[in-house]
Amino acid sequence: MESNAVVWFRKGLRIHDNPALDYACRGSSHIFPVFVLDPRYLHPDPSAFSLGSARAGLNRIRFLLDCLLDLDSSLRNLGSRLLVLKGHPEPASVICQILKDWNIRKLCYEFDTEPYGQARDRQVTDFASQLGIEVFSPVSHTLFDPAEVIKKNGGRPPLTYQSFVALAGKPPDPLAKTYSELPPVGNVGNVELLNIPTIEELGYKDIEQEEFSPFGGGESEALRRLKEVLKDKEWVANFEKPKGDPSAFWKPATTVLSPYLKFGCLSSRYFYHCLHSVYLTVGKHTSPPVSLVGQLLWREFFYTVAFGTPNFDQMRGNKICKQIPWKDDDKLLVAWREGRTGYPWIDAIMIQLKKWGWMHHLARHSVACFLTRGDLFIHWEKGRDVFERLLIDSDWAINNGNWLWLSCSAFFYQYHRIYSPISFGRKYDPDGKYIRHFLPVLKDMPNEYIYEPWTAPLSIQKKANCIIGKDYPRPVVVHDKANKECRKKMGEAYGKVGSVEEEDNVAASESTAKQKRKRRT
DNA sequence: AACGCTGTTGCGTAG
DNA sequence: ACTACGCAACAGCGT
Repeated sequence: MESNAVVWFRKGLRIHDNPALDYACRGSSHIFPVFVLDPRYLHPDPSAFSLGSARAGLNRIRFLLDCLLDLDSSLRNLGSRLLVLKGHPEPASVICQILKDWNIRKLCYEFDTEPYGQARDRQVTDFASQLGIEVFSPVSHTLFDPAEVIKKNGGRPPLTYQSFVALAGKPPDPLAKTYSELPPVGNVGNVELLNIPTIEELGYKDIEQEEFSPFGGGESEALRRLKEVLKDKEWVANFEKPKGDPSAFWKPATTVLSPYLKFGCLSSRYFYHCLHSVYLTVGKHTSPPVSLVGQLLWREFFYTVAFGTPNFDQMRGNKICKQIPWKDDDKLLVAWREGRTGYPWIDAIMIQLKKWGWMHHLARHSVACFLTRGDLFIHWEKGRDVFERLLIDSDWAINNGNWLWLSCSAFFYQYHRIYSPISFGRKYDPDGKYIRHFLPVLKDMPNEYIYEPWTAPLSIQKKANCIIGKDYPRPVVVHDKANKECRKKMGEAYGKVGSVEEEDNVAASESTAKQKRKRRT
């Protein structure tokens, strides 16, 4: 008797530790491993501010295509294949169609906590239940089920990392199952199957950019990279996130496993399990929040808060987000986005983002602080949009969580601690190797001036072939002045006195304090 | 209700 | 290279 199952891949682009795949195989005569290409994610959008689609920059599109090629190849090694479908008019309706066309009994896919995924999956589950099709959607993207953690906490997400860790406990083990063969693919009938497209086939032609992300996608690459990381047990055991060097780029100071976790090429449960095995073989190791396991728990923390907080990705209507009157200034925003702020450290990071789709965590902090509370006082949502598009690891919950953090809108509130766009980079890379690589226009600027080229005498600028104001921009703001103004505005937004001499502010802050008290009672 | 403690990753200076 | 301190001072949480 025929029993057909669909494995719907979205994230979770892997064979290992894949409960949806595992369940689909059980008792099924045929399985249909499906991926739906979403044109909005893939096809060129000329109106976007960078090369890419409406949703993603070219680096992430390329990364996704790598993932699909690798997944298809792994499935083929097991006697199956990836069925790539055209996502017209949208992915959910395509899935509904094949459930009927292929006489499906079981639909299996990994649970997705993002609002976009939730809405999409609701459509499909509603349809499937009308047809009496069994839907299996396990939580396997994260270590824990965000809904369960929230329930354990009395219905509200924990708002501090420590309380989250205390609540979370031990994550489940990864599935140990390996396959030698999968059930065969069933008859697809008249449904049109696509090849996994190349970048050129998608319509990206005459690409001028000369440097692309050095990180390739796919489960095989993820597992290779993981193995490489785990080989150096001392490094794993002694890892402390805040101590990493953000200017290291040929040999990054972190694992660069985030893009693989984002697409689910690497199972977070398997990663966690491997880290614990290393910890067992070494005597001493670092601990959360700074350790590698700690990093995985940060991911869980943000997933949980994001899942339990309405309007998590915006300021308005977001209960945990400080309401701050950010400035609207498109000129400054574009200068930041395009790496033209005149601060080489900031601009080099933004160029690395554009070219590589990845930069070190602390580099992200530098530019996020600069855009928001540090210098430009521009809305964190604008910066979030740029990261979301360009990062190969951009992840809805984590990206928004970190922008809330860095802008002192939630989780972190010490707005006097501002990253200097000059000295922060210099303490890691006094010779400016990082800047020279990503901003070659400054490659001959002497070390003395590489972080502040506008202070170089004209003779030096000429000798370095880089005239400030012509070949490289002057600073868009004066940091010493800008960061003082930002602190003042932050103070006002927090309902405190911005400066002592302004009586109005004192009165205003007292009245908001009163209102606060009133609201609480 | 007021207070102390804590918080992944600031800067500049002194020793 | 490393640590300690002043700077000026935040919110959340627990007592």
